[in-house]
Amino acid sequence: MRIGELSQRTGISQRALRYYEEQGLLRPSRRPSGYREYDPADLRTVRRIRMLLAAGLNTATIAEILPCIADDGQSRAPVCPELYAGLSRERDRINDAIDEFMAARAMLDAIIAAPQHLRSAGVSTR
Amino acid sequence: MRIGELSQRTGISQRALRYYEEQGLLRPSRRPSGYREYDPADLRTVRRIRMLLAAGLNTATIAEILPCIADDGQSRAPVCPELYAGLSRERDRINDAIDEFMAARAMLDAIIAAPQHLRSAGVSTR
DNA sequence: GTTGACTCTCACGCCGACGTGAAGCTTTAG
DNA sequence: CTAAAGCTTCACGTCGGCGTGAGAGTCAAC
Repeated sequence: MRIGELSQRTGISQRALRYYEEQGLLRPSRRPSGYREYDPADLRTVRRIRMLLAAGLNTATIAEILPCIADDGQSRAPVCPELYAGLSRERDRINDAIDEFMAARAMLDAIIAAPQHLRSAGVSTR
Repeated sequence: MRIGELSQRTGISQRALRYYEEQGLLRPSRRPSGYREYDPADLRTVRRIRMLLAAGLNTATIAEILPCIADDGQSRAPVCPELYAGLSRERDRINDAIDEFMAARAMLDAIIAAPQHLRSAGVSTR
């Protein structure tokens, strides 16, 4: 498929897809015309990229990780042993982030719930 | 206390503290000299700001929320009823973010755990 | 009075993940 | 054949939360 279709089916802008290639996250083949030709497997790759970006990893880190889960879903790569340290560091970072997010959520919950016992009338919280 | 002490006791740079004031998150009084004078309560305020920033809220949003949990911890403000919508939107956003973080973590876990059943020897995962 | 630590206000720099044209080639539809 | 999509490569712009000096005032100690 070409970039327009991949963009539509993933909801990711063409600019972003080209950016991912520039950063080494995608490696589409090229038609004689120069048009990018994407493999169906790239659909899942793009979703993985988005997941990891959403979790706060940068493109350089993702570029290191992707080969380890790469390609067709069949054979996972040998899992580049030298990456373990980085992976668990990222995992720890994510865990810390989750903790902080939950703490912040608790804070917002406290604010939202507060007036319920400060006011007389029942103010619908949602 | 002055900005240096607040900076030390919170671990936040003076630049950041001045930035928070610029964005309306802190309102220190001023000495005749122009020096900022912070209230002890600002210690907790700064920690709250950091929590919310870590949860992905921007300073503008935090500026809206802060008055609702403001000041001395005694009397919570009337909780600006018009803010409920924004608050629960932020809460939803945080929940979504947590979900995405956990999904990404699961992905990393899968990568980390993968070789254990692909390899013969026991490779220590941590 | 002078040194040194502390503070002040500009104001430009940075970084990462893109957005947004611009100018030109390719492919498809009629 | 021609118009309209769709694609290409530059290359500059953006945004938010600060970092990092620069140049100058303030304050306590000696």
